[in-house]
Amino acid sequence: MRYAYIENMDRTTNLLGALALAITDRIKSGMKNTFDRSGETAAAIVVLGYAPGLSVEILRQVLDLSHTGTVRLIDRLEEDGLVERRKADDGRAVALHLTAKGSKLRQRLMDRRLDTLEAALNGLSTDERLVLGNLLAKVLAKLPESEMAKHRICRLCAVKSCVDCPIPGRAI
Amino acid sequence: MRYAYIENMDRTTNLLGALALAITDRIKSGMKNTFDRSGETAAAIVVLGYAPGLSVEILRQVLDLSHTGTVRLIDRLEEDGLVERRKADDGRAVALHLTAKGSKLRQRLMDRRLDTLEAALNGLSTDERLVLGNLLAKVLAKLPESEMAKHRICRLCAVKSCVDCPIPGRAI
DNA sequence: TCAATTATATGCATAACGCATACATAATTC
DNA sequence: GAATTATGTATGCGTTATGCATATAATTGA
Repeated sequence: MRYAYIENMDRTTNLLGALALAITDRIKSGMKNTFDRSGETAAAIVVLGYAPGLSVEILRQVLDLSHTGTVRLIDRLEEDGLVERRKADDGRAVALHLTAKGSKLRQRLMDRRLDTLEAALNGLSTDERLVLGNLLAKVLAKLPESEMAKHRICRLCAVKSCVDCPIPGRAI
Repeated sequence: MRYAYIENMDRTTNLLGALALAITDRIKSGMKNTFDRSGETAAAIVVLGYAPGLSVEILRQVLDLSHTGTVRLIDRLEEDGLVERRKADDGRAVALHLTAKGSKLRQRLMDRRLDTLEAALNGLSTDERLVLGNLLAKVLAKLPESEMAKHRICRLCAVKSCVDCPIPGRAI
């Protein structure tokens, strides 16, 4: 479809894209200030916090990386002393766990993210926030294409502050 | 601030982060299907479309890259036959222009982005879209920290479908 | 006019990935 | 229960997208 010449197309479409981009830019750069790595590294830390003992393979699916990419990502986190590989029940697999240092960093990353989001929503009234929250929830609920996509969408979420998670079948 | 243990904190905050992440993931991956490059390469093409003749230095600021990164990005686009460097009025500078091939690709990238966004908003009624659009506009209006940040926020926008751009001083 | 500033480019290095392949363990099949 | 297949992890090697330090050319301004 070619939208560019449809004069009065619903502007919400484009605005959602602009805001999504601006918000993720700001979250990324804030997190990078706390922890100088890019890509999916920060997401890995957050995910391992709410799913201790996860295997490389499942983490790979959540992060949507290649197997190699995930192994090397864990190598980096291990070198940084943030993650350790332990024995898993399945003898082939590895159980990934955050170290104490990793958990502390995770908390700072999530706090930083929420600070960024708080700042962005600063200009809205309580009512406006409520309305916006409900609309975002409605959009989010229809988004995931698979079970794994649900975890992927929530890979940076502060689960404890996500009351009544709208992603179907993912409420904690 | 440590939010994690505040039980009932406004969930809108976290939901905005989740949706922003999910939407940019989907836009990125859709664009990557159309054009197999990552990072800021696609953004460069879109920006050069609405600002022909731009210098490397200004593009650099919009994309928030180093000078080197921007030069090499343009090198890649030139090799791909999408962009050309022309003489600028200022003899030091270079005037960047999309080729015909570049313009065509740009259109496809923007269409792809709007398709993705359209699909995400699929479940909302006309009224809900209107309300959401107004709230997004309100948040967007307060976001930019500088003049350049305005262009950065809009670096993937389909300008023609952004009626009444909410970014202050950027309406076209 | 000449020093400071601005715009671009290049050599070199690094982070974050992917592909192909190898190996170990588990599951399945016969 | 042995052989085959599937699954999970790791490593060698290559590529893409980036940054820092430095060089060069054009402009500006004192």
